[in-house]
Amino acid sequence: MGSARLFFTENLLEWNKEQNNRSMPWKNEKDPYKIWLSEIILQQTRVEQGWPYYERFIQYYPTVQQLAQAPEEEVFRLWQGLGYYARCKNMLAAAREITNTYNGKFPDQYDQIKALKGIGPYTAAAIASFAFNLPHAVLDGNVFRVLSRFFGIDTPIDSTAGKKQFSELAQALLPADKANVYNQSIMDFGAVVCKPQAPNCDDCPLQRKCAAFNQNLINLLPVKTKKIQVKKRYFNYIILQHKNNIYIRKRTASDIWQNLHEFILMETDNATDFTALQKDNRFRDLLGDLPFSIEKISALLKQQLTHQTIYSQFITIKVSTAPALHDYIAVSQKQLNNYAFPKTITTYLESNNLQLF
DNA sequence: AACACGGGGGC
DNA sequence: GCCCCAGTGTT
Repeated sequence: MGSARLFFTENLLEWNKEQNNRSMPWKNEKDPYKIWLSEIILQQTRVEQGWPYYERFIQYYPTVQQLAQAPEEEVFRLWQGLGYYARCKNMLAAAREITNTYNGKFPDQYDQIKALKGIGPYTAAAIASFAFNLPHAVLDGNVFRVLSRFFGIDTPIDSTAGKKQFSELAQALLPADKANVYNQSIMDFGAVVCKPQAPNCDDCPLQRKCAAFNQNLINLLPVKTKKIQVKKRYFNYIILQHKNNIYIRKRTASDIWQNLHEFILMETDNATDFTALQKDNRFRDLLGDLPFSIEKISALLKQQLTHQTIYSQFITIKVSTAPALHDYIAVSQKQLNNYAFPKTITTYLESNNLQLF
């Protein structure tokens, strides 16, 4: 076992030195703020998807103080479309914590870093090692996969036992004085060579001692047990217009798209049409006896997410008398650009920009 | 321990 | 369709 471990780390570092051509804006970055920003953006997010967001954030907020001073809605606008919006909320809270508690100087101890909002064990280890070369091994999807395959470990990576086992192994393998380059190496290796599907085993420098390769288990490792349930939801959006204004509100429930904005929502258990919707109490409560005109009814649009399939329909309605809506605010079309919306809504807005009014 | 949280790309 | 992505917070 000891020799396998030595073989693993030595050949991994050798691969990094000789064959790793992966280039990214935050690689070899030493500013903990920029490293942190990249790590938050990249949580459960592909590098290509997060890349332009990283560039934009750095451009808008070159320092943590500047991010901390930014208005929340502006930060959400920059995050719009990236998903997992709690990351954005937590990021801003952490920036303000760093500015207030640490005087704007990013903390340089693992425990302090991990205590910040939105920073868990992975991100804390990444920042600690990349910025400060502290000996904390990263454990992300790449590391789970590489270790599981090379060492032939079939403990489910989404179990408590698996997390503990892989975490201890990752830490034991880490060359304490090379945490920075080693952590970078193992993640790049997982992304470039030991990929989830169709890994490049032919060109793999670890192949000779790889348990999964030698036992033909490449496609069976790592093991995951949990399967996700995808539920269907039906969002009927009323785009209510009065003069030059549209009514929107911020989503506050602990549900998808928390802190993003939306039009007047009437969610139903099944697909419905406007005739049926008009009989809904929520619609009656909305306008009372006010006269209205139907301007446009969209097709049923589908958005596939990890945990749910969302079917949405947009119904544009005009009224000449302002309705009294407590939860919603009236904004002009121009002002819509000041608010962050989920992808379903921005896609609809972009494709109907000229027809909205 | 289980679940929720977005959006997109590869196959 | 299903899996995965530089995971974390809540229940």
